[in-house]
This record gives sequence, structure tokens and C-alpha cells, in this order.
Amino acid sequence: MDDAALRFRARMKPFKTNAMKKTLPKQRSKTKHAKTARRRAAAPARKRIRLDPELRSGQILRGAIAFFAERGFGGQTRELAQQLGISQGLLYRYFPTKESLIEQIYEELFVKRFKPEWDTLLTDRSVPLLDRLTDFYRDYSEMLHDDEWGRIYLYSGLGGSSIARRFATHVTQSIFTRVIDELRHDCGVPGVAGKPMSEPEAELMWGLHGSIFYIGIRKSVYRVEPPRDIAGTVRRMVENFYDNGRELMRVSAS
Amino acid sequence: MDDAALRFRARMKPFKTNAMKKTLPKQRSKTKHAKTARRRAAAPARKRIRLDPELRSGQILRGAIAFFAERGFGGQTRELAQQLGISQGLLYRYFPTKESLIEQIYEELFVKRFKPEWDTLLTDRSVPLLDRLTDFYRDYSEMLHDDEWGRIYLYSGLGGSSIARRFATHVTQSIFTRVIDELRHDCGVPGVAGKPMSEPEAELMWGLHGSIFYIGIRKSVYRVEPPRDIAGTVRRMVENFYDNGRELMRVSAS
DNA sequence: GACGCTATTGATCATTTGACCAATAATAAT
DNA sequence: ATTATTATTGGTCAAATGATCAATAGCGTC
Repeated sequence: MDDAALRFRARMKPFKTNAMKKTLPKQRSKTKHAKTARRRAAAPARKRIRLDPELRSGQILRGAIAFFAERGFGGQTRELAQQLGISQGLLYRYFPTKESLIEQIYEELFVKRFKPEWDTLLTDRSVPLLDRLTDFYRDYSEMLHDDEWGRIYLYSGLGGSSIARRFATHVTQSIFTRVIDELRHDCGVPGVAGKPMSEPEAELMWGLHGSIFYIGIRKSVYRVEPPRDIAGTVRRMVENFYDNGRELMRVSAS
Repeated sequence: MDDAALRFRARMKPFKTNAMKKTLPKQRSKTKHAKTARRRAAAPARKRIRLDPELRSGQILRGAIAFFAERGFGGQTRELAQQLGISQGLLYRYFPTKESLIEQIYEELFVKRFKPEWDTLLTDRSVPLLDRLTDFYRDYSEMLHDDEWGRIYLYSGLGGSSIARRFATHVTQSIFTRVIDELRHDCGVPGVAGKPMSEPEAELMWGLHGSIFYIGIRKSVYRVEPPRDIAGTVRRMVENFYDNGRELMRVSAS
């Protein structure tokens, strides 16, 4: 028992040192009494702002997206709370765990931001295909090139989140199939219903998506100067894709 | 003082519970005596393997690359040590801090794996340009598509490491300039010495790199089926790039 | 203006985690 | 064999980190 007591004493002493390294955490007396007065003297005494729960949870979610996009999901709840100007404990009133907060972020970014109208936009054959493609990718790339979206998409993928994988495959199946079908129709070739998408066709699509998304990676991850004219660059990429695609159709037909 | 003692006791009890959750850490008696026999009985009693420091540090570095590529740099040193089959403390004999270990990883991946001969390969005008480009990108993409390389490149970039940024800009300046210069020469247009690389030219290069790297991202990050024929896909991307590039030169000239 | 509801806070807990160190055991030298 | 050297280990510390909770104070209601 005395050996344990020794360890205890040894442990207690540096605790003070530890605390002093941070931003004046408390400096409190041993007794629990007179704590209010003491606390007000030592701490900055945050002004308490009472918000409607709806507003507060939205504020936290938005703040968390910005915070985790910057720091990764290893970012600490204390720092997030500080950045939001609220206490750390409050986070747990709106989100039972850090993990659940992250789940909400996924929902917000990867589910809610996927627009179903993209599909109808791509299939409106009253508009020339190249125009449809240009319009679609202009809008789509706005999402891809958003700093927060891109970084969290990468963090979630690296972390092995199933939703990132699901998003990636879903995009493949829905958009890729649609575009190739339209491209084939544009070239007078039978659609994907008859002959499924070939690997070169799929890779042509991946190539376009990769080059467009990479603009975002460059900008949001490696902080390398993006093109001054992003829209123009995307347009040119789509045009190249269109040319290469028509050429591929011609070659594949023979 | 008694209040402190209380806290101590309260603190001590769960320690045992905690320990039990892990893989049988110790279960040791209060006295320091008879520890060897006790320890051998309780713990798996790791067989001590003594290695040449050169070998050991290399083993640790290689293991750390695999480990952090999978887990990200938030991965814990204890788990890394376990995966290596060594004690956690040993890591600190070879690398003073976790941070320094990570620095070594950067050195290994982003400095040592950059091949200077790539430049000479690209400029050998006795070989047709398209062949040079195909050869270069076949070799270069081998690095880009390596699971560990790609994931750590992304993690380091997201983490804001300066070396990731430096690597990205260095690639731009050295490879991009070289390729565009060769492409211009191939089209009978004045080189980059006279007229610097234009934004469309740079973006054409970024597009190629993006689409090639994205194959790796797809494979290593999102675990989406990569093309069965990666080399062929890369070749096709280079061919498309070459065609689009020549077209761009033709248009730019007018 | 007192009251009640509940959003908010600061303190605290249990555990995790990077780092450190004294003791130990391979291996080489004698 | 004995000894010297040092690679290796288990244990430990200080700090950090997700989570919990009793106390508190902002805001609407009467």
C-alpha cells in the first residue's frame, strides 16, 4: 500500500505543471466551496448564449465540417468546441458521440449534395450532347472543387468509410452509364442496354472525372495554384473527352 | 489530503478493468520480486531478437510506411510496434520522436523515389515522342499507383506537410516544362525558352497527371475496381493526351 | 418580477498515447 | 567460460482526449 501511495504522490505533483502549460485551465483550491467566485476571477467567464436547438445543431454541424475538413477526423472535440465558441460538453448534447457527428457530416456532404436532376439534365436530347456535358460538369465540378467537400471525401475514403466507397461506385454506375449511353447514341452506336459499357469506355469516363477532381485536390490538398479559369479548363477537358470519346466509338465499331 | 486519497482509490480500481480489456498486459503482483517467473507465466514472454541496428531501423521504417499508409499518421506507436513484433520503447531508440519517423518516411518516398533519369528519358529525341511519353508514364505511374505511396502522399498533403507541396510543384516545374517543350518541338513550334508554358498547356499536363493518379486513388483509397489493364489504360491516356496536345499546338499557333 | 424549463458550462472521469528509463539478455570479445 | 557491450523490453509518466454530469443561467410564461 505504501508503494502505491508513493506512486500517487509522484503522480500528483506534476499535474500542476501539466495544467500550467495550457491556457489557464482553472487554478482551483482543494475545497469545493467558494468555487464560483474563484472561477470568475481566474477564467475569462464565457458569456452564455442560449440558442434554439435546431439552430445550434446546425451551427455545430457546419462548424464541424469546416473543422474536420481542415484537421481530419483526428481533430479534437475540445478544439472544435473552441472554434465554435461553445463548451466541449455541449457538443455531446446534440451528438451522442464524435462518431455520430461524423456520420452526420457524411450524410450532409455525400447524400444531400447529390442532385438527382443531374441525370435528367444529361438525358435531355433536345440539347446537343456537348452542351449537356459541359453544363453538367460545370455544376458537378462545383461540388468536387469545394474545399471542404474534397478534403472530407478524401479523409473519409482513406479512413475506409463505407459511404465514400458507396459514393464512388454510385457515381460510376449512374453517371458513367448515362454519359456513355448518350455518347453512343450521339455516334449512332447501340446503347448500353444492348452491349454493356466496355473497359476503355469506363476508363475514358474515369479519366475525365480524375482530371476534373484533381483540380480540386491540387487546390485543396496540395495548395498548388489552380488554373485562373477553372470553368474554362473544365470545359476544355470535356471537349477533349468528347473528341476522344467519338474517336473511341469509331474505332470500337470496326 | 483525504479527498485526494479518495480520488486515488477511485482511480485505482478501474485501472484493472482497463488493463483487462487489452491483450493481457501484465497482471503483476505488488512486490517487485519473483517477477521473472510471474511475468513468463502471465505474458506471452516475447522472444528477444537482437538485430544489427542498420537492419532494425530499416525494418522499422518499412513497417512504418505500411502501417501509416493504412492507418494514417494518427496511428499509434504501440500498434506499430506490435505489428513489427517489437516493443514500443524500441522505436524510440531508432527514431527520437514519432514526427522524426514520419520525416524519414517522406524522405524515403518523395525524395529517394524520384528518378533523375526520367528527365533524360523524356529528352532523347532519337526516340519518337509518343514512345518516350508512353515509356515515361509507364514507369512513373508505377510509383503513383503504389498503394503505400499514394495513400501517404495524400495523408501528407492533407496534413499540410511542406514536402508534399514541394513534390507537387517540383513535378510541375520539371516534368511539365519538359514535356511541353518536347511537344512543341514535335509540332515545330518555338520551345518554352522563348514563350513560357501557357495555362491551357499546363492544364493539359495536369489533366493527364490527374487522370493517371486517379487510377491509384480509386484503387488504394476508394477500393473501387481498377482497370484490368492498367498499363493499357495509361497508354491510352497518353495517346489521348498526345492527340489533344497536338491539336492544342495547332490551335494556339493561329 | 418571480418561476420553471432547459440550453449551457466547467469540472471530472477513464482511457489512450507519445515519450522515457532502469533492468535485462543477446552477442562479441577475451 | 567469463566479461563487456548494447539492443531490447516492460513499466511508468505526463499529457491529451472522448465522454459524463451536477450546477448554472438565459429565456419564455404567468
